[in-house]
Amino acid sequence: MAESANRRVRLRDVAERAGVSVGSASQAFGRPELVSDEVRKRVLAAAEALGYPGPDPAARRLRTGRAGAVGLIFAERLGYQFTDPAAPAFLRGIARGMQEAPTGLLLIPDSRYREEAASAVREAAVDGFIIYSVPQNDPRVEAALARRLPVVTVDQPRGADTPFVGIDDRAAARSAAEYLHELGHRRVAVLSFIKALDRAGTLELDLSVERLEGYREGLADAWDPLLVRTCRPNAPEPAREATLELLRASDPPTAIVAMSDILAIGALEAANELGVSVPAELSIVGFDDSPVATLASPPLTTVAQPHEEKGRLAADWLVKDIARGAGPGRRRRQAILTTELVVRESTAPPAS
Amino acid sequence: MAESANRRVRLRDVAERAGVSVGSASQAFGRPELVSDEVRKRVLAAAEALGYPGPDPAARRLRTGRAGAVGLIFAERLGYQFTDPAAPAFLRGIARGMQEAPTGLLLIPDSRYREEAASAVREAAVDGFIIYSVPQNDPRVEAALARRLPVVTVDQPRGADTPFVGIDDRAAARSAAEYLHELGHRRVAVLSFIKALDRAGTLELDLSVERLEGYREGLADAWDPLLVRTCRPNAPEPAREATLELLRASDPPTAIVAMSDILAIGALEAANELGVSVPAELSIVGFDDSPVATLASPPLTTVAQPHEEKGRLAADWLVKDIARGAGPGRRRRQAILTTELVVRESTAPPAS
DNA sequence: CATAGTACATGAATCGGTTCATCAAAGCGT
DNA sequence: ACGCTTTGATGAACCGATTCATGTACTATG
Repeated sequence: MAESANRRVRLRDVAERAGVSVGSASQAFGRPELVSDEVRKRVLAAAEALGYPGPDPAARRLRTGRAGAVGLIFAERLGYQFTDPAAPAFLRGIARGMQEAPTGLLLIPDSRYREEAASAVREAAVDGFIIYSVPQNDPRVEAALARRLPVVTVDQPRGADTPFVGIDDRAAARSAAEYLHELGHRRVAVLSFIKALDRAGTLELDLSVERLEGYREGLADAWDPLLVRTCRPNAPEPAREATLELLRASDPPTAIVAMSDILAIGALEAANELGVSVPAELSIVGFDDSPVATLASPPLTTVAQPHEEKGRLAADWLVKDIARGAGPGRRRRQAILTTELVVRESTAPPAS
Repeated sequence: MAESANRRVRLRDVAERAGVSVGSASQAFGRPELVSDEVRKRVLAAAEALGYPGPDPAARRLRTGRAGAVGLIFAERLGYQFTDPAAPAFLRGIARGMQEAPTGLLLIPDSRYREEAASAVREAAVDGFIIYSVPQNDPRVEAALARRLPVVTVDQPRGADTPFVGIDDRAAARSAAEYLHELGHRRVAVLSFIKALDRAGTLELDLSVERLEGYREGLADAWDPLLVRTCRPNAPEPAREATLELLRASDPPTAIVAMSDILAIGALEAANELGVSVPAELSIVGFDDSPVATLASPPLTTVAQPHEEKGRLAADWLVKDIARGAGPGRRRRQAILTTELVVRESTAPPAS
């Protein structure tokens, strides 16, 4: 097999060797039922002998106009994205949503430089995009839209004129805050992705703004902007530091709401470090209900959201739009999935 | 902008409208420095007016011969893959390894049917493959090799004639077993991915076989094939069930070694359920040192392996091979990364 | 035997760019 | 004015397949 080919083997070479036209050779691979057994056998043999790797995907794509893949545009730099415990569930959902269609998933490369990242979107060989939780002014969004391919947006940005899958972040956050309020907490700190009221104007509809707003509503009279701390990136460490500082203050909070379980874990670490017992002396509520929430000790009270379902639905819609013959999303579809406050053991009424 | 184009806009249309040749139009996009400001401006304006989405990636790829992406072939069906807490670290590593090269990562679609899965590999528009922990007889491996593109294999299959990144699974497993043995444990159960000595012949060099063999060596006189349990898939539940059964037996083990932290977590659940205290009455050792290991209570003693580094190195090698101008891996490179037994709080000497 | 029908092979057109050898025009020094 | 170098535009060749209208040979039918 494979007599050393120092030049690349093309379908034409195979056809020649098999003594048939390239047309027939192509059929032999692509639609075996259209050629005689005889020809097919000869072509396959010739391919084998020449070490032909099979029809070049790039050429096939050009001709057929189908890339056979969808692009995924992530919130953060790829490297960080995979520190988020919610990401796997989302990806799993996408994989399930694409079960039937034999479609690849292209993780679009990112870059420190925003314009470079946008180029990656422009140059991606895909049939459509899933935009996952991307800040609204990210140039990649515009780049994706400009491709005039089907697009589905998840979580963010809400503004984009595409089918949308997400949750009611404000209501979800509110439910967490209300719960603490009902338990009797009046000094509640917030671990946030963003600064309180950070240019609220420009960030309207931003997921973080919505959650913050939800916390404010839920906490009502107990809301105190001075107890809001910004934690970036979304990792335990910044949350740990913020919490240490909060707990060491003269009038420490009796409860903490965090915008992610990861932040909540960081808060938990800080509490352990200072010997503050949870939930007796400090209640903590997370967000996401990622797998770590159950594993933490104590298990975290948190706002559950259907990560996997988000992925599944987004993929499903996208695949269908692609099959239906492209064009950016037609009629405006939108799915707001339900969230639920899951009460575990990290919350209790404040020490009287 | 974008006067309704009911036909797809090609570069030719843009060139025409701008009053330049397609050659110049192409340059205007691809190498702006080769055309005058004047022309570039006209072309860009024409593109804008026509709603031109930019050069078609598929066409560009065909001509340039670069796909701008590498394919990732996963151990398991995509949907399951993302239940493995080690996967994110590995992906993170890949992302870091590809930092410099603006390269996408294509998750190759899988399928219930092995041949269909192999086709996906054949048709993937990529410049190379990373094969991640794939069983040795999987047809996708052969399909990838047949593409004659650069390939790097991680963990498995060891047999493939490509650059390889992995660990010494046998030694790593041995260290875990030896540790338990030294603590004095003599009845040690094993939670395995495969059946003991399952067709050892055909599965030589298999990761699971290696680990099992390592456990056997480390346990020495304490090795008991009857205490080996198969847990599939790699999830807490099967491990929980196996452990329940083990602990309820008349002569329960005093320790358990598991081939993954996930299985160890399942064992932990079972112990909790039966009120068996860990580590006082039962020691548990995991494998991977995934993030859940620290989170578990008690934190797991486990064999740490550098997931992220594996990804980083594999991506780095692959990117370089691609840059160097393809051809499957030349000289045989191999990196065996180091593992380390991390002792935490899930292990102790057996109750006397 | 004529006619229609079937089965299959052919090869040119096409997908949408990129590249490069040529050539024209402009700038420059003397 | 002349030769020489730069700068930039041109258009044809090419990347490697797929597809489809056309043609041929052979079979079935009446």
